[in-house]
Amino acid sequence: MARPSSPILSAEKIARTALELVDATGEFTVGAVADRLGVRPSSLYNHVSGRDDIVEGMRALMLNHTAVMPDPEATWEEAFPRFLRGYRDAFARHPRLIPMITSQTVMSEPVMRMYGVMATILRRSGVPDDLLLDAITIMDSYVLGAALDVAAPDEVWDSSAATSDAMRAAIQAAPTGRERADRSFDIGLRVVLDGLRALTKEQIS
Amino acid sequence: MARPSSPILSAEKIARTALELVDATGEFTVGAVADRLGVRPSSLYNHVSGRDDIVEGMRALMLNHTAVMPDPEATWEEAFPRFLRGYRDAFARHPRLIPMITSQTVMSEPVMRMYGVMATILRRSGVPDDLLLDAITIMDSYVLGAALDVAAPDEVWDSSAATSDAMRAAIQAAPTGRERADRSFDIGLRVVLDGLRALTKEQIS
DNA sequence: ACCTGAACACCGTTCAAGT
DNA sequence: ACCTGAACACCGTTCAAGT
Repeated sequence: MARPSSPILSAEKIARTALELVDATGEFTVGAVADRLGVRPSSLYNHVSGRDDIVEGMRALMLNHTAVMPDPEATWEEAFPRFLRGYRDAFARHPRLIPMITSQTVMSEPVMRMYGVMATILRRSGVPDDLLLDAITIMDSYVLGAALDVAAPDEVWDSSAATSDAMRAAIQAAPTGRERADRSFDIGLRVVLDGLRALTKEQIS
Repeated sequence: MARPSSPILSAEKIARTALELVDATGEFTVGAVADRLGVRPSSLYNHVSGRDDIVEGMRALMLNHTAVMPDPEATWEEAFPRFLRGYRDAFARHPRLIPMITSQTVMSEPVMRMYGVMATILRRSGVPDDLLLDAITIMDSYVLGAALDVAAPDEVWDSSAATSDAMRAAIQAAPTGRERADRSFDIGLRVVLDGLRALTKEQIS
């Protein structure tokens, strides 16, 4: 057949197919993506520069999936809880993808814009300049770590694996699966945000 | 030569060599490890079951490198700051390894023991049972996320990439490289621990 | 028990050929 | 411009052979 009358591939279609594979199996190969698209592996190279480019495509897809950008006009209290939850949920929707995208930190334009807005809100809320980057880093670290936690298999928190009475009690008192991860994330998010708030006031007074 | 009079390989030696490669280059192949050991790739299979097993070996190596276990008899305030710092530092010593070990969460025996001790300390400090697993998860998430932050290249925090005045100010006021990551981690750790402390008292009263 | 060498299936990528 | 098919270097793994 050679060249079709209208293109059957696109960078986005490739990324979407790869993401389906990652969601379903936890991995992807160029060949498997091609198969799923009914095409030869070499065909993909007309649209993406290689495997890493496909990973970047999946990252973009995941970030676009939610409107993760905080409102630059909003106050701290309005903006961050909602925004950080959305950010984490975007990750959590594709848990198996997370390990793939943490290997290469990327300063893609949307991500840099997101950091810029975060800095603006924090500064307007009275966070001193020399704490701005710390606050952003801390939020980012927590969200990313929590996203990885979503991918953790439930057996880690199985009471038969517990190594102390306290741990057994902890597991028995907690919900399981996604509910456990969601609940812990929300509590931790409040802890982090309240703590940063308090730290800021401390610095100012 | 065939079989040598005394073995020239061992699972640990293989893991150590692989870790050297990861530290230096950010990746490793079975062949590269064999080369570095002056041996054929197939020889490694006498000591490890495969590539994944080598990754597990590196994880164990990293965790053993520091005495990360908290003292079960210590109070919250004595135990956690030191212990969590050590835990994070163990990760941070091999930043390029972190993405490799986050893909498969493992409930290795030392890790489960660590969680057990954490639960014991938290419970003795008055954390109610239904908050124990949350507290552990939150600490774990933050430490892991912060460890990934160490691996982030410095250019992410380059002021030329800033997208707002506040972000530019943030970057200019902050230290760079490892110093930046260390500083943010310490501040965030205090935030998380103080916040969990406050939450606990809230629950009790 | 432990290293070797040959052999395998698989994977990512390139590129000239075809429309 | 875009898909194909052949070809490549590389990678992880197996296994019979050798000591």
